[in-house]
Amino acid sequence: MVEKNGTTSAPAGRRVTLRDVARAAGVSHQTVSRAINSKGEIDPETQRRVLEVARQLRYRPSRFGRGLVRPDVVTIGLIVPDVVNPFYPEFIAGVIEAADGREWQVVVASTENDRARELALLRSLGQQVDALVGYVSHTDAELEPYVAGVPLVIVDRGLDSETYALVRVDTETGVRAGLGHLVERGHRHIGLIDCVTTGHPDVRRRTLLDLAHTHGLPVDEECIIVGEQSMAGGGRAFETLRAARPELTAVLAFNDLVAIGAFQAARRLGVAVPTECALVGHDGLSIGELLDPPLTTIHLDKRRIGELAVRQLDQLLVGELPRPEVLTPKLLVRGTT
Amino acid sequence: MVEKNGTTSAPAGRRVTLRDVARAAGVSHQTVSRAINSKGEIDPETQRRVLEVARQLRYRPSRFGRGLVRPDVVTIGLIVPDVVNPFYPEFIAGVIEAADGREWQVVVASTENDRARELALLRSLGQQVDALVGYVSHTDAELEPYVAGVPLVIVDRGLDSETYALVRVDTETGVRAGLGHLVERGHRHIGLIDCVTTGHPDVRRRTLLDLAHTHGLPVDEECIIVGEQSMAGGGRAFETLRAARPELTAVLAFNDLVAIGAFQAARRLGVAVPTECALVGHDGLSIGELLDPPLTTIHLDKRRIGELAVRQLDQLLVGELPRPEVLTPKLLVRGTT
DNA sequence: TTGTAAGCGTTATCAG
DNA sequence: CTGATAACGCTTACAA
Repeated sequence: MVEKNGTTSAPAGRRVTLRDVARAAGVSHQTVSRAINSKGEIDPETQRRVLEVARQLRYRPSRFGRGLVRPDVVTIGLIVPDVVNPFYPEFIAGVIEAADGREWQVVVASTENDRARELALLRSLGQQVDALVGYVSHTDAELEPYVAGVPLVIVDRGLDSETYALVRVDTETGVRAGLGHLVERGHRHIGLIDCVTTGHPDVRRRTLLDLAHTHGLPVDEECIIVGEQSMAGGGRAFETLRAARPELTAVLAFNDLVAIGAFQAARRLGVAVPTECALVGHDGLSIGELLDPPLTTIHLDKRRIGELAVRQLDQLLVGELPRPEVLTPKLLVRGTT
Repeated sequence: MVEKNGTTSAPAGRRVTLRDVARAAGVSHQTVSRAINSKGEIDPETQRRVLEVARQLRYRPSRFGRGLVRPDVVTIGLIVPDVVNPFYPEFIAGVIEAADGREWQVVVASTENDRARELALLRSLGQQVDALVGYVSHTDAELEPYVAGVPLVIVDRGLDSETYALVRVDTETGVRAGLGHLVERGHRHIGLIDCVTTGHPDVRRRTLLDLAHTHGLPVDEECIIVGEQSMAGGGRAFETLRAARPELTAVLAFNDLVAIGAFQAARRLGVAVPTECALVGHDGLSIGELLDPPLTTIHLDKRRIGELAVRQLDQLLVGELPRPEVLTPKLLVRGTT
């Protein structure tokens, strides 16, 4: 009963194919296909036997062979700067959920905040998927040679695009709401911890300066400090800012991570939040609720961004360039103002 | 110069193939292949022309066609219960990083803590990838029909396996360290907020009871409460526990999320942490640092779990069932004890 | 019910 | 440098 070693059972290094199974089972490869896919039209006994042989041979259908014949499974590549930064998991979840509803698959890749890696991923992933979605920092011109013809949805890049689909975030409106709220509460000496970003105009800075101008607030360049985009960076920036401008009664942070760093620095410095200094973050991360008092923040629906990005793909995949989707953050007043 | 519509330029619904480009460019499909892949062996001028035609026709190589001929790109499917739960992003990052080092791709999918979905994903994803890695709650027997022959690494399931590769977590040792620490600090009335888990023995409960027995601590069943595995659940459980057993001076929580909920409940109840009641979490989430005082916890290197899972695949993919990898958590004393 | 033939889109081989 | 021709592993007709 045992075949001569290597003849019909174990093909050398090659993977086991339908034909290998067919040979071993003494049927045509077509019959094996029927058995594997339970296509009816097959004798139950034959099917049982074939399946048994397939199992013994550890046969696994090739996704490539299948995909060639019936290319149904859409796969999208998702590129984020960092999987661990609490901003992105929610976004990723939104994408995965929306994709799942369409029975699409999502390949996730991280640039680790490395712009060169971003381009490399765009190219390599682009070859393996039907479309790309990503937080991308480069300009259209820079992207072109790497993205080539791959459908791409760019998320929250501060620039418009003629070539790629976009999900935009109306940061200015959000920031305006946050600052307006501070002004309403009577704050005049307002500071900003900003961060450098690629492919983004200085929305927070511009909005603050503009608002200061409108309301005649005593805000000058020294009230704005540029720090590293992290909790530690936020802490350092807050200390510096506080030393330079002790009269500030409120600070807007680039995002919640930075704000949390600032919050902790304030505690270290003995600065009471919000009484001595109010604090407003940006992004609406749920971890902001862990502070005491919880962080007031300009909240962005990150999950929805992911959904919208996938929705953009619906059109992109049939060859149409959709109009940008725009999301507007909402002020979420918690306890630090 | 413009071709008759539909003849050589825009093929009906079909995707544009190498041959379409070849026809339009007046060369053989093989020449197009060379042009696309910059294989040398081609006249620069011809290449330029072909590439131009390809661009116009919006030609994109098929990953299936390619994969068939040179099946190099390994793709692994990663199944997690929840992308947003702060435990998993770190694990995912570990997997992605390790995979990236091997130039593998990672398809991420979420069961949303739904056991039926877990099985469905195992089957559907399994058909599209070379191997699976996942937090999986079912037994081997339950998995068998869904996983079939797909190489699978099961992470932190409390059961052994003869069939699948494992990354185990030595929870007992971790819990023992956490409880031992409490005992050392003189705590005798120790409570536990436990949670129900599938495919897992009650490690925390058993370890606490065992330790209580050894040290003669006054710990009985009423000191152990089973709550929902979430911050809210942790909060409710703490309140109930506190009401039932006000004499408890320390509580071990199922994990950090639960611990944080308990921490906040304590604050609401006016119970001082750690002076009136010490608190130990589990998992070592970085958000535990945001509490004031920061959360003492039994820390698990989640990123490393991801790396180890991928390492298991190295052997699994060449047909060998590797020995389980075991990871031991380490006590991380911060401020709540 | 089963087998045969053709084709999916690509790359590799080998002549020209 | 270029072009036939033959795989790759699978499924869908269609014939037996």
